[in-house]
Amino acid sequence: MAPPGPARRLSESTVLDAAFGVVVDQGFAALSIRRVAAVLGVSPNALYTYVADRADLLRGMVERVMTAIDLGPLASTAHTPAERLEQFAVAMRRTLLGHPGGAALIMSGPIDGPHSLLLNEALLRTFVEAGKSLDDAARGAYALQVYVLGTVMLEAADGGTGDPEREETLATERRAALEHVDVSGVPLSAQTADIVARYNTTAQFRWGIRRLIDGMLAAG
Amino acid sequence: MAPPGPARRLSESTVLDAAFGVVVDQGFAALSIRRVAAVLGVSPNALYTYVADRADLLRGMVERVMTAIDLGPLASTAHTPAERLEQFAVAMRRTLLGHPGGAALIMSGPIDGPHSLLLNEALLRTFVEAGKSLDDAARGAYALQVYVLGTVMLEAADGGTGDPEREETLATERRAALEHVDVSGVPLSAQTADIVARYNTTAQFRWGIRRLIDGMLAAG
DNA sequence: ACCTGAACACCGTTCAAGT
DNA sequence: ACCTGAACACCGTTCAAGT
Repeated sequence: MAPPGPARRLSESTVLDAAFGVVVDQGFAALSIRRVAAVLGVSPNALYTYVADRADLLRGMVERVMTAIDLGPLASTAHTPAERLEQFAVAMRRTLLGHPGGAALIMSGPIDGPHSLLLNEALLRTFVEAGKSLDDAARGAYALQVYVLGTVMLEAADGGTGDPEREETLATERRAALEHVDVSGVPLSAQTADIVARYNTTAQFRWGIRRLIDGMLAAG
Repeated sequence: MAPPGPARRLSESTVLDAAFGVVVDQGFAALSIRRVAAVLGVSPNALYTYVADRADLLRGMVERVMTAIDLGPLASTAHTPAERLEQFAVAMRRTLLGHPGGAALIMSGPIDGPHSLLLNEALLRTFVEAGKSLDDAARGAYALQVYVLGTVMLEAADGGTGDPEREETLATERRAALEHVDVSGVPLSAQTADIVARYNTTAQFRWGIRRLIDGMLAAG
């Protein structure tokens, strides 16, 4: 049995745990070096042994969020490549919206950690299995991520969390709010309020990602 | 001739001017109520006569950025609806990336100002002219914005400014950086470095938006 | 190596007071 | 109505010092 030793209280992992704890309890806006330190019962500057600075802390958090994305849907052999891409995209959106601070984190800086590379590889494989060239696969993998991340950004700004029940609540709220918008001069917008109210729903996401996927997989 | 009167030094407009001045000179990260006040030669709390709080200042700035987006491409009768949508999307991306703080601003909160409504209406018109139902037009208008804004977010995080020359510089840098990435275990990614290096270019953007548009306009 | 105390140069916002 | 002075409760980061 290894000697107990002086249990190192802190590590990059415990710092990240504490950081996500702050986000869960107080929201992403409240995330600060000082608050994380407080949670750990340590002085603020103590964290600088484990993270270079605030940006480095965020990078670590982004990588954790990316790791939470399940690549399983892309490997499922029971479905067509198009179905797999759609299922994966839906799951990725849900994971990012549901993860504490997920949306804010992906917006906080570049996404180029190790798990992003695995995600990209799995997407490439799926596009290639769909019969696309390697170049088109690479372009397609990026385009799909652009659509998912754009959606997550816009939905998060609207208060979405990926939870279907909350989605319905927000849609109802938005429908009511649209009643008070001045639509003189925008006749078409006036007639589409029911659709607009449901922009930030899984159904709208599926509609768009499916058309993007269809456009990318079309023979050519 | 109206009497000169005591020229009111401040207004919401001058505050916004000063705010964009700060962003131009010192970057979006340096934007603060106190710095804007300093530029105006006034004490920090003086701004609260013209903006409710920091979030309100950002809202005003977002609306200015949206106003900078040219809806002209959507009205051009010389092109097909698909071409008009593509041209508009390219121009919108360029404007947002080129505008001081544009990307950071669209990420800072919901986009629902008056000019967003006009933009939406012009998009709806174009989709309808392409023969789509009003419902599909509404879904399509949102999907297109999702793709543009997602692109802007990712490109801005990578340092893009919409300038084609800078685009090339960044692509070259990224190509070099990819040499040092460990690609063991990701064989497909290893073979697509040339495409990946050019993810944040107008060419890649056109590739993706065209396929999204084609998927949306396809008969069905 | 890891942590603390103290400090520096910042924030957004509020309140009371002046004109 | 519009602006100031002063204050409050925060930030990230650095430096010197202790163990």
